[in-house]
Amino acid sequence: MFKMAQANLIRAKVFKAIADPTRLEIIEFLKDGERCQCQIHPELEKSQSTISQHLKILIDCGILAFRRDGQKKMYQIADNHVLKMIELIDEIITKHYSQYVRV
Amino acid sequence: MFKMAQANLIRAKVFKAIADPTRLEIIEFLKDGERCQCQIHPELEKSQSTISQHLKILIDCGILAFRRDGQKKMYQIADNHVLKMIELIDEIITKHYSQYVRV
DNA sequence: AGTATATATGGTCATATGTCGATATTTAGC
DNA sequence: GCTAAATATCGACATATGACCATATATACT
Repeated sequence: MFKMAQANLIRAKVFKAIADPTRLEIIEFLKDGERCQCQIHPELEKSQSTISQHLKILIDCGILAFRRDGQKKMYQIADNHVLKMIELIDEIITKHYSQYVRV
Repeated sequence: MFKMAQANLIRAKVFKAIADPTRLEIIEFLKDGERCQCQIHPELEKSQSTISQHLKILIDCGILAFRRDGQKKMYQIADNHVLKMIELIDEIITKHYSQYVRV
């Protein structure tokens, strides 16, 4: 019971990392391949510091990874599991919300 | 672009619904079969009102469902996709956090 | 070393979230 | 209709979160 509650704390942390519109947009944007922060923040029309902090959150829980490339850091999706999760969410949404909103 | 941002708002809402330790415990508890609220809140050691609100959040986004049974409402997992998502999260965690915490 | 570009961090703010106790509502059975 | 049990809602509170601006740090190039 304690161990299970412990596991759910970590699970919640990783789910929370995904559960933000801006971070979902970052993930979507990186589906096409690795990008640097200076490409991401103009695309998403958010400040550089905002994107920096979102990237940190996604990296800290293993969803994104980066490699240094000169002055830049190139970010990419570390684990395709996150894309499968988005597909599953979309199926839940399609079943439950389809009467209200087109997805 | 606008349509995509719109989709990510809804996605974020459903991810957020899952992204809470108490709600993950509820989902885990319901894996064994349907339960009423009066069974759930003592098990999780949270107040009745707290569990009531968590159940509402999970139902509103299609993760749980219920049927009335006399004075009780029996809650169950509406869509097994959520269990698959938890499996995927656990695999991400195992890969990324295994050096820190045993899951 | 000095400058320019890319990224990270500190401080601040408004809003969202999780929790509870108290109370209201719903339902079943008398 | 009244009472008891189950669930829902209201109001309050502390904490978490997402956003920004300003500034600091890191890297590459001359």
